[in-house]
Amino acid sequence: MFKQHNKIQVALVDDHPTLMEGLKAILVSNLNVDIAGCFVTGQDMLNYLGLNRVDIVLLDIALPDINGIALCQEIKKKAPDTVILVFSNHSERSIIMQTIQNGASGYLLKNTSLDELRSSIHDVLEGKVVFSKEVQEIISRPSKNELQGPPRLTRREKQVIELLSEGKTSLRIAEELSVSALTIDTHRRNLMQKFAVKNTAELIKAAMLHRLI
Amino acid sequence: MFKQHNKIQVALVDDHPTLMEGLKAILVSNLNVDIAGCFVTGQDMLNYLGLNRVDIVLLDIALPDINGIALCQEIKKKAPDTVILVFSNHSERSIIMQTIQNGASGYLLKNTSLDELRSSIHDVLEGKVVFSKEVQEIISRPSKNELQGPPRLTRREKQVIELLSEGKTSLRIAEELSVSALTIDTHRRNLMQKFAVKNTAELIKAAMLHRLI
DNA sequence: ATGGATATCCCCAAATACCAGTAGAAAAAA
DNA sequence: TTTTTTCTACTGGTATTTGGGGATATCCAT
Repeated sequence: MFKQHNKIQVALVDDHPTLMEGLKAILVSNLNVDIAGCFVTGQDMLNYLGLNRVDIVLLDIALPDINGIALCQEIKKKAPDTVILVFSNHSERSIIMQTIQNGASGYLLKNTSLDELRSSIHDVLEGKVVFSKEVQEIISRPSKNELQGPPRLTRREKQVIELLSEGKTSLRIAEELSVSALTIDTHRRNLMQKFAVKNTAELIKAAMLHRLI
Repeated sequence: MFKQHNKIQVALVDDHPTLMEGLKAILVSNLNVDIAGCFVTGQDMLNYLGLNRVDIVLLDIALPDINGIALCQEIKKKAPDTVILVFSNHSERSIIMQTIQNGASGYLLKNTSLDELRSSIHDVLEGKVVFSKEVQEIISRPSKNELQGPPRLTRREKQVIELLSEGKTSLRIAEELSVSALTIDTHRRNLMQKFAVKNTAELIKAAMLHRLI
């Protein structure tokens, strides 16, 4: 009733004009959609999103102003119903995971076939979560690095790092675990060695990246 | 040549015997597969996996010995080609994301329809990544909680916290940003106030929880 | 233009963390 | 039951952070 456009409203965000032209052409000629807007920066896109309906955003990870992952977050914050389909060259697993983490409904590599592109757009609009073939492989094959990444921590070390992350000092932790503060110091040193980091800040970061906290 | 079984080898891991029976029945009557084994504990499953070929594992998140997320990791470490399909009651977004993070190729809720179950198994075996309808919705709709909440940081503060998380000291950061170390100290104090934390460890943790790093 | 937030700089003292090495006892794994 | 790992504790340092104060200049918005 209040909709001004019956067609699906698509927004593109990418800083490659040529590629964007191609996308545009493919979209209008193959799917019954409106190109609501093409944006080079994330900010432009967000501004537009504040005022207009957008059903689906096709976006690149590499943008001039903010990175695509943060942009996903912003988009979902502003318009939870807008579907995000990432269209990018980045094939690193962690990047893929992060975009999904932040609300993207799909991830395609830029070398995706036209067929795949068409069907993906169709599918995400129906609420599906889609990945292009290559991306599926990447997801299914976590690298050795990502799997073996977290150093094996002993029970004690896990306790210590947990308490550390709660902002407690060695002394407090020592009291809590009823051991000497010197012992806690040793645990900390061992932890830092295992993670190959220089101080607690980095240690906590590493541990969280590996989801050990 | 060395394969003793031509049929797809399926392993089930779950601590609900009844449900497992049902699964078994559905699988053998609908798909041309062998039930290689049914396991109640993750350890049993891993032991079996060390000695036998398993093409696909259907697994629950809640297990008596280890949690399903860690098990995904172990499975992928031991047998990268074994496909993991999670079949669980847990509908929390973070759990879903973590299983995928750790190598699962799909996630179904236990109330999934038989059709969906059949087609999902079929699809993951072809290398696809599949989610049941409900799961897709969960993925596409990150909770407010996950998106919102972080204190507003100034540009400088973001820089500082970023560098802090890389294990740099105030002095180093000061050099890098060409300001006095005292300034950095102030930023740190302000950051800690904003996050209402006591020290750097907790600060990094909080910042990471809010995905500011 | 007056407040508010930001960014910068300063001092001091106590608390805490970090570095490097060693080593015995307890627990777990082979 | 060996062997290995983990937990524990110590010495003796240096470096860094933290918490308590303040202060000035700029930019931004009401």
